[in-house]
Amino acid sequence: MIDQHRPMNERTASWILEFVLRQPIEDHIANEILFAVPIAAPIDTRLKKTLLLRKLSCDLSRRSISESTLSSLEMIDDVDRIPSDAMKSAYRAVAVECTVAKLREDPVDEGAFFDAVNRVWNGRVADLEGSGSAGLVSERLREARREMEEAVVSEAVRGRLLGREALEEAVEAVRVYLEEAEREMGPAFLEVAAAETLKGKEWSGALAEPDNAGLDSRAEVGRGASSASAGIDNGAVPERDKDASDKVRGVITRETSKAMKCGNIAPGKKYDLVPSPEVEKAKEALKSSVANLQEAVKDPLPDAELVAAKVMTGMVEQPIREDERTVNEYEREENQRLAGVGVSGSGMDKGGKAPIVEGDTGDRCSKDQYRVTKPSLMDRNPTAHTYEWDDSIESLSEQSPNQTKQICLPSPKRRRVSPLKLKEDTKITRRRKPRRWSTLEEETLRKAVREHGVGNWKFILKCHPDIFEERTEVDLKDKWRNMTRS
DNA sequence: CTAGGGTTATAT
DNA sequence: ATATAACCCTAG
Repeated sequence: MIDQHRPMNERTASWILEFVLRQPIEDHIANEILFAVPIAAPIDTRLKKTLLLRKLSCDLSRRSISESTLSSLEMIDDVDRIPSDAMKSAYRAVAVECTVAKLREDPVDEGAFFDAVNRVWNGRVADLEGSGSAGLVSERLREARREMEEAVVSEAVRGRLLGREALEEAVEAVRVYLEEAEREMGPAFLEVAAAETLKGKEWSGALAEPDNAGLDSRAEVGRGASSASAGIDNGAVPERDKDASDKVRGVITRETSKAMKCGNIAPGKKYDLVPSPEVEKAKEALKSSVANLQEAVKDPLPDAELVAAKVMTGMVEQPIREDERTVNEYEREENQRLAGVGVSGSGMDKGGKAPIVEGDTGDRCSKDQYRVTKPSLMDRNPTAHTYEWDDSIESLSEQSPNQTKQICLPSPKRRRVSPLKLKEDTKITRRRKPRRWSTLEEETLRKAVREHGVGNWKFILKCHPDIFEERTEVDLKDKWRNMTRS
């Protein structure tokens, strides 16, 4: 039985995590939970794989195939030992895409492409062959490697590569692999346990099992059974609306988790039908962990990858979340002052989201208190007025044409403004002064997107806090949009 | 949190 | 004047 006095021991946490990570929930929520649940140092392989599959699924849903996708596949292979055909083709397709993507980005300057060939094919793939996990190295992979090496010296071959739908192929290959992998994994342990309970079988004995024997043997059974059927229906994967999957976030995780629920548990609302006390307990533990997180900082799922990597290499660190919360001590007396001046009464934040101003910003305040719907189009955009941040912070811009350096007397209390924090600190949202992107910033962004894929803006921002100072993740996203617009 | 549409500032 | 870059808002 579960120890009543320790609501979440490591094993329970593991089960819950495994269960949760397979749910069709938003990535960031999964991520929060991931951070909330304590992970034991020797992370169980099943959970490890679940984690990695979830990461893959996340990449897939945003069609973001990058070298981190490749890493995920390598780590999964590390767990699995014997790669399936689907895994091999996924690995090859992703490796190809990682390289060809560079060509697409800049067909004129092949520098990035050469780097990628070096990194991916002469680095990773070569390492693979040398290491114990050579199972991933199929003949087709070797073939692809030869082709890449040819492409380095032959423009014709590069042209041929460009003509291929590398991204499509990679996405498809990963999708096929994911489906297979999820089928092989079978339902989450908690679900199996719950099903057993329903069938009236005794499974609490397994819970008390001191090692992973229960889990592993069960996993083996599942694997053996499903891999047999996998060969049969491998080709019969359901057609997916590709456009929709681009749009709707989480579609893929939702679908794959649906696929995952095949097997011995009845479909539908099975979770509600399983009133086992153990499951209830698990749910409670889960709920409380989520509740604890409500005040905490949120991280994007890609961060989980880093954590996962750390965890997997054995160096478990409970992520420190406190520093995040305190990192922004920027404050802004100036805003208070200006707010008091009353920016022509248009400074009220629209909508019900922002807390009602407690100040004396005018009589519109009382009106806004009751407004929950969208503001009328007649209302002026509160961000539209031209008050600017502070001329003193524009100085860094490389190419501000008129360096009308306004030396402003720095009030002793004034700190640098954090664009993120400002909204919270001030009652009035004022538009930041547009600051031109430096070439360093642009280059860094390009490189980061190459490495981490499109869409991981928050993650990229955190990777280069010194370079993207004063930028927000939305800025990165917007900048990328500008840079890629034709 | 991200994507995508909308708005504003600035360069041409 | 208008095209574009930077920034903002908000649904999902």
